[in-house]
Amino acid sequence: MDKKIRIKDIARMAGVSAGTVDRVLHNRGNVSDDARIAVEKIIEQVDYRPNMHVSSLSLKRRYKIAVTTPQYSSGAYWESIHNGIKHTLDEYENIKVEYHVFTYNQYDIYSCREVFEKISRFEMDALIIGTTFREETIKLCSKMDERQIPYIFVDSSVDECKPLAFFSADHYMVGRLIANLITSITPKGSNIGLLQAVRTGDSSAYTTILRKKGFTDYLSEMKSMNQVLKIPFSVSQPEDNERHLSHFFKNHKNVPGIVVMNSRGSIVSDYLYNNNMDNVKMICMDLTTPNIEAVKKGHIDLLIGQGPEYQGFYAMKTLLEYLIFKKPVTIQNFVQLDIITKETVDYYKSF
Amino acid sequence: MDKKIRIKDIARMAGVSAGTVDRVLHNRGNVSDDARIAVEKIIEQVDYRPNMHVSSLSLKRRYKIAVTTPQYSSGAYWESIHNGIKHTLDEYENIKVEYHVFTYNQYDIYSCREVFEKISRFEMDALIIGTTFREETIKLCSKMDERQIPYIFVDSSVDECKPLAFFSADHYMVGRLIANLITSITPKGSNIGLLQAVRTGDSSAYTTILRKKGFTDYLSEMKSMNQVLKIPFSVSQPEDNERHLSHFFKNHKNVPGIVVMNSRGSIVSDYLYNNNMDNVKMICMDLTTPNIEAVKKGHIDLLIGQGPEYQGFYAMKTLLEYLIFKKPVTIQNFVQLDIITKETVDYYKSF
DNA sequence: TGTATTTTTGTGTACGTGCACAAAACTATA
DNA sequence: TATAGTTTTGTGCACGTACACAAAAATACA
Repeated sequence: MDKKIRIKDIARMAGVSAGTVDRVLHNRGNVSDDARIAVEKIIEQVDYRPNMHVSSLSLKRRYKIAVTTPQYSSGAYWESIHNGIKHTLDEYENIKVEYHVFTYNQYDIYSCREVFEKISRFEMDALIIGTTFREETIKLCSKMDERQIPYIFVDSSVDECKPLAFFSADHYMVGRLIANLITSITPKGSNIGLLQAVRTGDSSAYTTILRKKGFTDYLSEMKSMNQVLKIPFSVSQPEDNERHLSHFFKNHKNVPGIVVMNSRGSIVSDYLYNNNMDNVKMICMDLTTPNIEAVKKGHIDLLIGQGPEYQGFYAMKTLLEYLIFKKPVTIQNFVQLDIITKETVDYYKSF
Repeated sequence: MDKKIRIKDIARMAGVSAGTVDRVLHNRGNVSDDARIAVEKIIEQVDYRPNMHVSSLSLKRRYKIAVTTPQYSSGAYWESIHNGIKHTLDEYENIKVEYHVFTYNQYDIYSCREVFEKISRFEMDALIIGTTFREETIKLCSKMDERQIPYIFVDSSVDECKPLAFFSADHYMVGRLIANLITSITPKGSNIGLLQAVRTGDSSAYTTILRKKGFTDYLSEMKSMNQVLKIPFSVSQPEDNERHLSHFFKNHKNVPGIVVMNSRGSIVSDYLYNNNMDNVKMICMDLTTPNIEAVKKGHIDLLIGQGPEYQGFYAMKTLLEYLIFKKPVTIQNFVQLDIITKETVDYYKSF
């Protein structure tokens, strides 16, 4: 167990005082080239890893961080992301963070524009963005670029933007995964039902496109004979869904498997249960409270988790460590995909 | 964001000095009943959570912790447990821990006895036990009980012992999970091959018994018509396995699915691949390096992980927090079960 | 060369906790 | 009441880091 290297050690090795090392580490300037080079050389050699918890202890600065996501209710997907973020603040409890939440209606583009407008003018050190509306996000980000405010994406990234980092599932791979699983648990060449949101304000479209591409690519690569049947579904008029579903199943008698690529799976599974169609296999996304219940009861067979708590946690953690400790950042961060069954759901841990 | 309560605050509230609060918190004695009660009362009221990283900073004591597991090679299951343990020491880098590893040959009971004998007399503050031989473990634990040295199990627990805690998969549920998955991905009523270790010194027998019970319970509860066919397999004579396998498949032509309840899955998957039997579905345990490779190549369909790094990490973390901060301990800790496919294996994170 | 100004460097303190040691308050005994 | 011994209490330092401020060195300018 080799001894831990401290600032004082670096100072001694470089023949300067601890204050100078500190100035180099935080590039506060007012250091002669000679001293700076000497210190940098030593830092290269030894692997100095600052004790972050002690740092934060003596940190005076306050940080102001904004977070914007769609509105969320209890037990929903976006809530988990917020929980993850709060968990970071909990861990670094002595860092003084002002944490501002901006939510908008993800089915109302005007609400999004209004909120993003507000954020554009908001005074802050950094921003975490839960992406949904694509064009609006691009606009917001270019504003942030202009103002030199770093931002991190959660849930999904937007190619046109230059975030400090993003934390999201590899949505294309999610699609492939779902295809693999549904073809594995249904007889060869089965019809597969796919829940398809009827476009409203058309929000998280890009994510869904990627997933669907993964899904169909997998099927065609495997030369599967499965037919994919779209089940229409409305977020804005939930009262219509019962009708959509019964209409679908009236026209399609032989559908042994259904996949839902958004978090609304429990709506379908509830329908199946209420209509004694337990033999239909279901794969859904996200561990929302209703989905978890459906898995426990066996109405959903497989649930795919994309670690929203993890995403929020690491987004905030990365941000703080970047702001405070200048820690280098990995831009692309694909999170783990969790496959949950009735047997494993009780042991699932978000952190 | 309500202000953090410090020792100094408690002292002020209780009308004593910080030193007295410290003595109460660590029950170091030499405190009058009056003062003790006053302090305890305040501690009840406010929820004081010590800043552990600062504590460890000013901690003078050294701790001596022993770990015993079977011998392990690179990329193997037990190595991951050790990695998890090391990760804790990494996180609490300023706690002075002497960390002693005792490994034995898990297929040689005499080796185990010899090592446990040594541990029985070893001077230490706590012990982490990776359980395999049952009777030997019970004996070792009773010795530890006598010496009042706390111990924590990883991988699996032993009912007869009184550990401070254990971190393990719910092995019965692992069995049920595997049964669910294999019956889901094979046609109804298929024959299922089950790799069966021919008894050597008979080591991790109990774990396997639990898993098998879960497996068969599930099948009978589901009134499945699947026949379970045992495939013999030898750990001590690996050169025999090729023969075992070809013998098995000569006698059983129709086996669309095989499950392996230990970490040796890649042995079977390699055989299947080499003999052009790719259509046989495989479910195996543990993310060992060869198993991961087999999943990536598609030779293993589903891999079940029991978070060995997590087990090791939390075992050590729990121990340190118990020893140093008297943190209350949850005895029973069942870890998350991870289901890994070709699509998710690259995104799997141990921590 | 001397003084003012700027740049560079070093020192000291705070943060929250553990622990050693000194100080104070009791208790026992003559 | 005085003295010695014991228990209880308070104080101060260390840990590693950030940051303010003082000190020193370098530079500019008369």
